[in-house]
Amino acid sequence: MVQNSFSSLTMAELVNNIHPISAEVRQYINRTTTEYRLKKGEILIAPGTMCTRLYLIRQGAVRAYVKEGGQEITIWVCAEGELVTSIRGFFSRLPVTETVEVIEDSVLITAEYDDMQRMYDRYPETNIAVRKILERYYQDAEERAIIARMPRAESKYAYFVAHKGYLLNRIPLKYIASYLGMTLETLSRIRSRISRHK
Amino acid sequence: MVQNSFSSLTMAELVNNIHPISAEVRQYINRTTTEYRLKKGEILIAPGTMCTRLYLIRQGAVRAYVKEGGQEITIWVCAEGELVTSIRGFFSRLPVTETVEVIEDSVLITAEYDDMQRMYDRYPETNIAVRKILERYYQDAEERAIIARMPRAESKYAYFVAHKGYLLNRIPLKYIASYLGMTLETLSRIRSRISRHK
DNA sequence: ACATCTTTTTGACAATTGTCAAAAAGATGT
DNA sequence: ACATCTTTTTGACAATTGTCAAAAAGATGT
Repeated sequence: MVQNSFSSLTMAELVNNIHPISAEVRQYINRTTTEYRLKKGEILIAPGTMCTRLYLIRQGAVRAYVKEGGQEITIWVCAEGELVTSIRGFFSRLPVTETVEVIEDSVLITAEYDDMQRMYDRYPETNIAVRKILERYYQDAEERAIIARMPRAESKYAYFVAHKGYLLNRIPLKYIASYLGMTLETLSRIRSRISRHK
Repeated sequence: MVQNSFSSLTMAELVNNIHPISAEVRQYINRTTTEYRLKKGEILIAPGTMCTRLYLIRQGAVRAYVKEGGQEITIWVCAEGELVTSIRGFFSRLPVTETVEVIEDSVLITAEYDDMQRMYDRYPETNIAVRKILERYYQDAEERAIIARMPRAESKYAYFVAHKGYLLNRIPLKYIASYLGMTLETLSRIRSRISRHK
């Protein structure tokens, strides 16, 4: 068995980086989180189910989409180092409406909702850390709301290249197109137009 | 002078409703927040400035927009009972890129960033309350990202009516159109098509 | 009640993007 | 190296939405 070659964090390390926590809390987090491996194409969270877990991507990539009129609308795409879940399902405790799918072979670390609640109770300082994490993710969600409202397909793509360019040579264009609210063909034409014009 | 006829909350009451806080914290919040009145059309937060305040809308309505290629893209619209700020500016402490504008005569309650930081330090339980508030607002931001990606103008409008219908007979259609990522003319046509077909 | 300003609707036409189909290019497993 | 499967590109055309202009409807202040 080869050692992991990736350098991404554990859940406890991620929390500690945001807001330093005691060894006891780190232990609690390490004890209550588990590693999880999924193959490309597997479904992490299915619509209609309850989502009781938050995932940290150690390796791989994940996307969320909703079905709308036969089509899939990609809401977000995330890779290593990011926390993912069904945002509405996990926090509202209502059945999930989207699908969360692993789009590369992935290694995830899982935290259970109930364990997190106990953590907030027992170790109040973790509320500080999670408040800060949510502040950051809230900003990201706002970004996603802005890019999707740009009126021209070309501006959306330009914005995507500027802000999420690292995903370009990694994830299939069909997911990028769907994330940008356009068809694969439109994205392909924009890309060829751009490469011809310089 | 007539008594306020609206029943909306103070900042301390809002926090207390999410997570019960002590009288001391309520006092701290009441002491550090101030009421603020703005006329329709006034700018609450301007691009390029630093945003150091979070606002609770007691009465009125507020929207945020970014300028993109000469056009305004409305990111959100909020009314009484909602907390608003420059989401990225306030939390990142970087200059603001959007404009936040009062679209009705409004009464706002203002909380200063630095006062909030002191509150988190002095009264750790407020981190619990704000964590929960952020969980809720994070879900809303996710909704905004989904509605904007719907491929057809008509589905966006239907979704808006279902989820934010109470804003329909209140705020100008031009802001709704902009929020839905379409022109005022397109929205007007969709509405007349719908009223004709039933 | 009237004039004025703002918001919304309607029309004609143009531009952008989507749909369907097929080909080309690239990736994967043996 | 080859066959197969997946992803991306290209073309022709249709549908949707945007643009510009003008009219209609509604709101506001005196």
